[in-house]
Amino acid sequence: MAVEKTNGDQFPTGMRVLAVDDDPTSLLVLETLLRRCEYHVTTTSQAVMALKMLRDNKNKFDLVICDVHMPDIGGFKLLELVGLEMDLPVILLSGNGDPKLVMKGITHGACDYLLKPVRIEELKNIWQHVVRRKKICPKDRNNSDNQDKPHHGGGEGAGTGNSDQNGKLNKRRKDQNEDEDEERDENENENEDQSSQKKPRVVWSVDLHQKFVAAVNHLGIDKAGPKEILDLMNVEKLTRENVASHLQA
DNA sequence: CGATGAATAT
DNA sequence: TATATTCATC
Repeated sequence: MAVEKTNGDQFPTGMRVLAVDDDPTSLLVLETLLRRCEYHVTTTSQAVMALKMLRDNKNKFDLVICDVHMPDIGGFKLLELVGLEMDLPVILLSGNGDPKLVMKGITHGACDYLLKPVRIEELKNIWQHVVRRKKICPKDRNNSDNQDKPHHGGGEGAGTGNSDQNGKLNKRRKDQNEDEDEERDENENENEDQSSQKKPRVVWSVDLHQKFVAAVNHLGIDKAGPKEILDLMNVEKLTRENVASHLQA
């Protein structure tokens, strides 16, 4: 009697995935989809918790999938730390397909960048990242590369960007410029800051806003201009344009 | 030439 | 969304 077993050696089944999303609904949806793929799913709504779990049992997960926007620590920070401390594939999620964000995610080491709403078809493929990561490391096999990208026929028109980090990417542009130094090099900054925000954006705290209002009132609503407001506020590092900008809001 | 406010970009 | 930056005008 031939008892056909459902592929006992199929790896993806039971793959341990850690899903992180601050939005409970999204998280639930994600969890459901992942479970349908027969993965072993663990969920958290906080990135810090995810980090803790990952640090606690370094070998208990095969892959991390997390949202980019999160209150405690940004998805990028989590991605960075995970990539640094442990060697796990990380998949990023976000609601908008802003190419800049996608680019940032990929260059920061994400294995993939999925857009919400995530389709189960996409999740069915993510195990490939785990396999690749594991196989590349042990041996340096320079055999034929597997670069097939199965497209499942759905019939929908919307396309999703997919990228893969393989080996090292290095791009350096050498440009001989004339005597004109106006070169700005993008600098990666690693900071234990709450989101990956390294540009001291002026934050209009309540206090600052009060000063602003006070200054405007002092001058008279219709007579107040950015320059005088700025002067009356006497706040260092605050530019007239900051005030002007705030004036619009 | 610089301040200003609106439009536009990130 | 909030704030920055650019732009046309005064």
